[in-house]
Amino acid sequence: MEDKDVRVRYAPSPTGIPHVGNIRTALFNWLFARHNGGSLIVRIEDTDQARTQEGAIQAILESLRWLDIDWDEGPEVGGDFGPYLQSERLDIYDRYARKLLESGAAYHCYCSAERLKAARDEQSRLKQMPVYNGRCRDVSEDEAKASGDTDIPVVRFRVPTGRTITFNDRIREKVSFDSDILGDFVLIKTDKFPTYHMANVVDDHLMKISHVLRAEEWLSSTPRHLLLYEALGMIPPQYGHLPIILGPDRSKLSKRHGAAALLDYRGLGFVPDAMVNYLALMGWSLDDHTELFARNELVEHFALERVGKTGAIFDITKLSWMNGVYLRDMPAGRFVEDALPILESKLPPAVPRPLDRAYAERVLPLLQERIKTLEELPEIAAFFFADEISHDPAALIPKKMDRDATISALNAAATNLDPLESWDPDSLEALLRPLAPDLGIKTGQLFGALRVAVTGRTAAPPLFDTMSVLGRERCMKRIQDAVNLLTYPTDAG
RNA sequence: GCCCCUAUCGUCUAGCGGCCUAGGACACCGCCCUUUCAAGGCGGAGAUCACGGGUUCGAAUCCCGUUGGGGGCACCA
Repeated sequence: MEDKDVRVRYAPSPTGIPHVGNIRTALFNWLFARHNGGSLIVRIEDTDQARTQEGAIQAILESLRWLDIDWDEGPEVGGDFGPYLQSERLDIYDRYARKLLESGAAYHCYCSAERLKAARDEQSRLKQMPVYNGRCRDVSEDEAKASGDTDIPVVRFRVPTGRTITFNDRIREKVSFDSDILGDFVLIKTDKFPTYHMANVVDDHLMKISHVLRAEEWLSSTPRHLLLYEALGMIPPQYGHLPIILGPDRSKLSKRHGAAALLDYRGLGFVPDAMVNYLALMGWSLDDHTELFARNELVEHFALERVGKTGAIFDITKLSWMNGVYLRDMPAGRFVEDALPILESKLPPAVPRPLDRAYAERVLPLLQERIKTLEELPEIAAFFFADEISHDPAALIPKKMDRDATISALNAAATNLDPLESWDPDSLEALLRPLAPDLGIKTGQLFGALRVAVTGRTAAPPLFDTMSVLGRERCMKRIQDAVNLLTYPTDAG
């Protein structure tokens, strides 16, 4: 299917930090826009004065920026169809509400919130559909006002009865609803702000939106929107309802599932390209085997036809794997840029700052292919930067060796190492590899003891590279410390 | 309660009537490589295609029903 003159929008409400699912919707809109050479509009739906949160808009834009999702119209960039904050468009909605009032497609309702709440409770008690019971629907304005219990009316849409609304969803194909279950919904609230339904329809029309790609939770309000377009004499956009992202328990992903805000993942050491790649695969796929996509490949291949219908559980394990792939494929220079700030802030306070950049540039390549997230870095890099490391005597002694044998092996290594002229990996290996058979032990045993002596860990990057980067002084001191520890064990140890 | 959507390995998914004794990936388990850890290579286990009826020479693929899951039913979006 050809899609021409594509104008899509990402229309979040600034009620908090955007979640993964929310940004996935933004990503799909972006991919669709870029694939078709269209535009992405960002529109802030701040029509709920009570729930609007300070800083939320910044968090939204920051999330988009982190993933490098750029928008053609909206906050900060402007555009020909602004303003892009709904709270600045109140007069526009008012104008359309009047139109509907005049044509009889809408009416004033003088029922108070309390009364409606009571009615709803009663309805659900009787196991009925909790919709507006239409008290003000079929009486004159004066009668409604007279029998009402509030002076400030809301504007309600008069939903036609006995209609079947059918539409062709781009993802779900044919969907239909019976208008009788809809209930007359509110268009303009008592505070003069529009509801989502009203603002959404008016703005999508005015902003010439061609496709509405939104989460599945909106599917059942689509008939309302279609009816509104009809009453306004406007042509509706095409709709596509995206599958929802779920938590491990299969309910909509939310805070109680742990990291749910997109930006949480930045803090957890994920890189944006991996995040974009993974998110694209939440509900979309190209074929039966490709899953690593560069951004431009995503744009090139993205198609609504290949978006799935079922909710997808967000699997951080697979995301981690993918992040590891991106980290390993990253040019060393980029990796250093990404890694340095984390090291700078998360290494123990005892490590002097700022870090020695040249030294870090030698350390980081040894670590790059050993982590899945940047957050793992400080922990495995610590021994490179710390002056003092602690040894676990038990770990120091290799399998099938005893304490004395370990001490002599370490001493022998130190003695041989001492006169070594150049402290590079090849020289170190040339010297140490033959030493094991001389001592009557296996290379694995010698190297193992040295590794723990020099790094304090049983798992570390390749020994000779590690020793070379650490430098002669640190290595010799740590070997000596290990020998001392084994020779004079402390009671506490 | 009502409405809508949906249903393939634990998870993400391929499959759009015969290429399927169901393919890939993550995770898991072995083996190889190897000084450890990673990475990589090879192999394994893992889905009676939710269930029951149809349609058809033939169904994971089409239709109906059941069940499960999700979403919605506000002066929230």
